[in-house]
Amino acid sequence: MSEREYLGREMALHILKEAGLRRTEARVLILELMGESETPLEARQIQDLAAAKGMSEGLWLSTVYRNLELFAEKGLVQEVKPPESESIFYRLEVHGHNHYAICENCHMEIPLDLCPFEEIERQLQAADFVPTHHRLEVFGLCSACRRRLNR
Amino acid sequence: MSEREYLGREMALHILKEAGLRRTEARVLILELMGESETPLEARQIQDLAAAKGMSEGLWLSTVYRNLELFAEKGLVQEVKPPESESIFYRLEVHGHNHYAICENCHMEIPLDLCPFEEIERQLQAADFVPTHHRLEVFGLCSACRRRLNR
DNA sequence: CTGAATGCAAACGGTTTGCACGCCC
DNA sequence: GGGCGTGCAAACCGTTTGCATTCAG
Repeated sequence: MSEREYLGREMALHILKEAGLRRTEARVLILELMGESETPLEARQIQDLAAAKGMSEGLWLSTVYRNLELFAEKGLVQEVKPPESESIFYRLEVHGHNHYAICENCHMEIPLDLCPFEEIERQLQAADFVPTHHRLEVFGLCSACRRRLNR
Repeated sequence: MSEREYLGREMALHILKEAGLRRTEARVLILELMGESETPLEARQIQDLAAAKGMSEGLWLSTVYRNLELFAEKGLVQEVKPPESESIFYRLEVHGHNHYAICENCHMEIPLDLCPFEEIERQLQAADFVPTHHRLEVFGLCSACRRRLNR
């Protein structure tokens, strides 16, 4: 169980202000929902959660996608593309930590301490390769899901 | 420039036999084309290459997808999902090396020597997490593309 | 007030699926 | 000969785009 920092409305507003983005209802809500989630979320899940949470009129998928894209550009959010799913999941980028083990069933994440990136950077310098993103992802089953699925 | 082992027709036939798969024209061709490629390929590229190479009637996309999926199941091929592209790329799994820097422009790959996985496995054991896949991918621009694109 | 964000619908594009014919073993 | 693989077309589904309206600053 990792400590998860819930991110309330005022924090969401703050983040948006920091990023120089307009503070609309949709954006605040998306950030709040992501902040409350234990796992990365797909656009569709965000829409469902929004409906459940009381955004009376709901949240349009196109709005969710447009904002996730925007957030990703600003570095507020990261994409995850699990091998077994077509769709793209998004996680809040809270502390610049890109290294996780991700449960294929429930998508829970275990952060990994190790960052081998300095070493790799040295190797790439030799090849004159300029890195923009990197990711280290381990997929598998967490202990709860293994029990649940009997494997 | 890494040594790339071309994989000829007879080798492709051998691989299929090993995997217990029927040796059809389509499968042999797909493996050959992947073996000749410097980069991971999308289904569409495989189709185009097949047409260019003389598969007179061409190769249907559905056939390519069905076989890539099959190859992936058998562990002959791995998926790559680059952050900037919708589509799935596939690389031949030749020597069990999952760690690359991948050029976002030309998709050339630089294999990375470092495999931090033993260390990670230790961390995950403590969390009772059973890994099935892992990947370490660095995206960026190779030196040729940087020159070509003037960046 | 003005441009940016959203609601909504329609398009898009990569991938999947269903079915009949043809080929591998 | 029997069943798996392929050609082909049509569906699928996550995501993107266009446009009119609404809202934040």
